[in-house]
Amino acid sequence: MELRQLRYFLKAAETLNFTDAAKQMYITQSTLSQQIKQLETELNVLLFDRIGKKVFLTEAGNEFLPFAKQTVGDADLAVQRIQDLQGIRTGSLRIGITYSLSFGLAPIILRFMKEYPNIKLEVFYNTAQELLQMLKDRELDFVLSFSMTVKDEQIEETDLYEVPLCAIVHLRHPLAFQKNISLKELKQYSLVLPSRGLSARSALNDLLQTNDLKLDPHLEMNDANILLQLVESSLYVTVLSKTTILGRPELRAIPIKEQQNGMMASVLTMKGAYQKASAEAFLKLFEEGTLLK
Amino acid sequence: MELRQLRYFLKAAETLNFTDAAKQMYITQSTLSQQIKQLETELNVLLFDRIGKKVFLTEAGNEFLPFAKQTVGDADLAVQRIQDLQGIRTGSLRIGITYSLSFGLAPIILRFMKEYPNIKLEVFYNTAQELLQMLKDRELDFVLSFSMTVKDEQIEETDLYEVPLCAIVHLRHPLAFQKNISLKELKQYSLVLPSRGLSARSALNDLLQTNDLKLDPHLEMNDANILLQLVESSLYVTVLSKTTILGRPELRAIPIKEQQNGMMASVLTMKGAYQKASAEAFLKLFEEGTLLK
DNA sequence: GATATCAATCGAAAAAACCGATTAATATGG
DNA sequence: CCATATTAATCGGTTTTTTCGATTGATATC
Repeated sequence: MELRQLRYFLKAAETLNFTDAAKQMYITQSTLSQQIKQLETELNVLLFDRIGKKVFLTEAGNEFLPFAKQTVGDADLAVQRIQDLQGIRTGSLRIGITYSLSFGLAPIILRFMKEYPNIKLEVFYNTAQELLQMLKDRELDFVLSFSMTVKDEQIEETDLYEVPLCAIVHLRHPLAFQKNISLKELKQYSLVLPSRGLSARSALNDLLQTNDLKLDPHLEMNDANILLQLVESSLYVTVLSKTTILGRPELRAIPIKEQQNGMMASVLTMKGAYQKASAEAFLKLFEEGTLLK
Repeated sequence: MELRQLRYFLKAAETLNFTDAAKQMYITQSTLSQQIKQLETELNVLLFDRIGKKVFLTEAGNEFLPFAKQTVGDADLAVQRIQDLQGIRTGSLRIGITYSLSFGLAPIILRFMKEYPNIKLEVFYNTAQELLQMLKDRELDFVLSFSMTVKDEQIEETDLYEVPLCAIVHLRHPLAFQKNISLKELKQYSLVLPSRGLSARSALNDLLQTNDLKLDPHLEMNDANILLQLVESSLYVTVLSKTTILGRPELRAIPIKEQQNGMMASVLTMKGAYQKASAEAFLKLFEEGTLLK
């Protein structure tokens, strides 16, 4: 068993198509087939079901997958560690960001790219849930999101700053200039809410649960961006973190009474995992950038 | 970079002698030299200092070492997972045990070997400190020791049962038939104590600290076995867990007054790491075996 | 039923790993 | 201080492994 074979396996498991996987690994389909077969022979188990011309992971393949990911991920980290040690500012950095924290990110990304022109930066926008899964699968170096209400053993949280949860309305909405709003009041308005899985919704749900309340949204949407567009062109009310309306002059954010503390913006990392020098550098820029606001 | 090279590197780092390392890996010294060199070329860094005919790890090599261990360890686990899945009772199991828990272990080991004749079992007796390091270096599957007073983030503890800390004396010693003994009383006797690093000593030190006391042993010894032999043939007093005197009819264990709870015998494992089926099986035997007592 | 797409297989070529012998450097011991 | 033993590096040749390109057979798709 060699790392090469594990890499081929991972790509094949991802695409479920040997021809595509081979192309992406810059080898021929023949080679990929043979290497997978060799791996299967060594493990004495089939990793893929070949039903007709389709391939699926077998149960064994599914079990093997996370271990293979872990192994390859660790190997890549080993290389990264050496590069960090040499002060070589190369490699790649994959970060996940939830929508609420994205405003003001562009200038930081630009500064980072300027200072580290040889580091390939990949930014993933997604729900906190999805990003967390990607983090666990070693597909991300860190996630910028919110402190989780349900703590995860494997995840390390580093708090950044608080972001209050607010009702978001158009500036012509009757609520627009109200100082704050209670959850009960909120119930009287037509609501469009972020779906379960978005961090703002998780925080809202917690708040509702402790206050023994329930809201009936007309719409749930797993994209905060579109949600805001909706509110911009209607009299619907949504609930998101205050920072999401930055750069949208037609919207107003009204703090929610019941919440003592806002959501805690946090850096989420895998506990005990090595943090790349480039990751540290990015976070430093991010903290500096946001502290100025 | 391939697993093969990482394995060669690990062995070379362990022996610090390419010739020996090559022998142990069943390749020639020539091959090992070449593979290490290839790895160094790929990483663009020297992993070993070749000073004369001696080799040492460079700083980079030292940094690389734990990552290489982790990677190879994960790869081995991946294979193990597949074997577990197939119910193949093969592979190897490496466990660490502190002396205090060793009594009564022999029959369990024999039963395990009988039921799993194809699993290569390696048992390491050592201090809790050493075993913990081995566990972190992925050299052990689990450690049978005591719950740590200073908790470690990476280590998972599973409690088994309590073992009281006792003063151990020969049956002709004046203390031999006393119901219990205070730490203050203990101060009046000639003491031979386990060294720092042995779990009994750690527990004792904690007890002394909370009671603001200090003991002056005549001797400190990092082997409980020899310590007991000493006490068996003298009027010295030592402090160890009660279970250590099982099978030694000439010794008596007198509980220490100040302690509310004994030391907690525990299984120590790496947090989040996969536990082999064979490891689970061994622990099951161990728990069954000790519960009967 | 023709066509396109897919994975497996085969033989040959290319690459890589490995070996044995040699060299050069340096400890060791008389 | 010199002879000897030990060590890692290097080199040429061999073996093994990986890879490729072409083909085959199976099966979706139109």
